[in-house]
Amino acid sequence: MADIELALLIDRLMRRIHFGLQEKASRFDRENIGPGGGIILLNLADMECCGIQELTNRVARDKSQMTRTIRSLEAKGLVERRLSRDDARVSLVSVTTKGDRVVEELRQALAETINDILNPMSAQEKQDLKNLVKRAVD
Amino acid sequence: MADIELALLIDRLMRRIHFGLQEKASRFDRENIGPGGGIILLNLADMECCGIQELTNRVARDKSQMTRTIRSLEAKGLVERRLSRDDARVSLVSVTTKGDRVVEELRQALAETINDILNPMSAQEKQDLKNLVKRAVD
DNA sequence: CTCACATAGTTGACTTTGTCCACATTTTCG
DNA sequence: CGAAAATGTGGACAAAGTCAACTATGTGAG
Repeated sequence: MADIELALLIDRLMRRIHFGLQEKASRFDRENIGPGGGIILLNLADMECCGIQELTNRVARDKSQMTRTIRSLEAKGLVERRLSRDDARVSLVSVTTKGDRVVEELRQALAETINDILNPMSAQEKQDLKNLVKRAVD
Repeated sequence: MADIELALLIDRLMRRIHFGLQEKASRFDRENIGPGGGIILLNLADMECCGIQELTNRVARDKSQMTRTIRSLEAKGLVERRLSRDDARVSLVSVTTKGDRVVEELRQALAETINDILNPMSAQEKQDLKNLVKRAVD
């Protein structure tokens, strides 16, 4: 029987990151994309360009949610979509240059937040943590 | 500048746990407390008995949210509250015996979920991960 | 003691997310 | 070809988060 505690800890850590970002939101979220839009945009920036389904799997959210979030980001000019040639069902989404600027600000704010929270940890510990979490979601 | 990636990974991991639990929900959530009630109940079980504020800090949620969640759990007979003697402002919340049974089922379901997700990791890695996350939220 | 101030908890109104289900449109593959 | 599966959209509703006001109680300086 495995470890319940880890789940509770992860939840707490996630919420703490969330709160940390909220406090900084007024400083960086000028496009008003909110936490929901932010996480999508950051993931999208990492993936360069991908279909909505692929993105949905990655961030583990509902696909109808994703449709709406993407549309909202598109309306703000932060992402753009074009139809795939290989498969007429998928629309490929990518971050625009305007979106890139927002991504940079998001990264900045998130980095500060993470830094604050992980402050007491050594660089090695942070690295280990990241590697283990990465392995957990591989 | 610290590591953005960790935040995205944690988010993914959290969501994956969430989805894993959702799938099992019909099997264990007979009281219909949902994920929100579940996380509170589990944390409360760990803390034995505590004021709402203390619980709120621990799970890093809004206190108004907490009021409502506690009330809903109380209505289902899973938790009970009594006024503190030391401080007439705080109401101490604790899990009832009926609540304990639900906690056990929750633990079971969560354990399975975590197990599934962390399946490819060794026992040592799991332990390390837990310790590091614990240290991050300490 | 008392008066300003902080803390615990509650409530209301509102926004954002999540969930579920049905649907149109491709694609895949036997 | 035709059944089944996959991509994305839309609607309706439920759950969760946010924010500000408010009551009641504790605290501490003067």
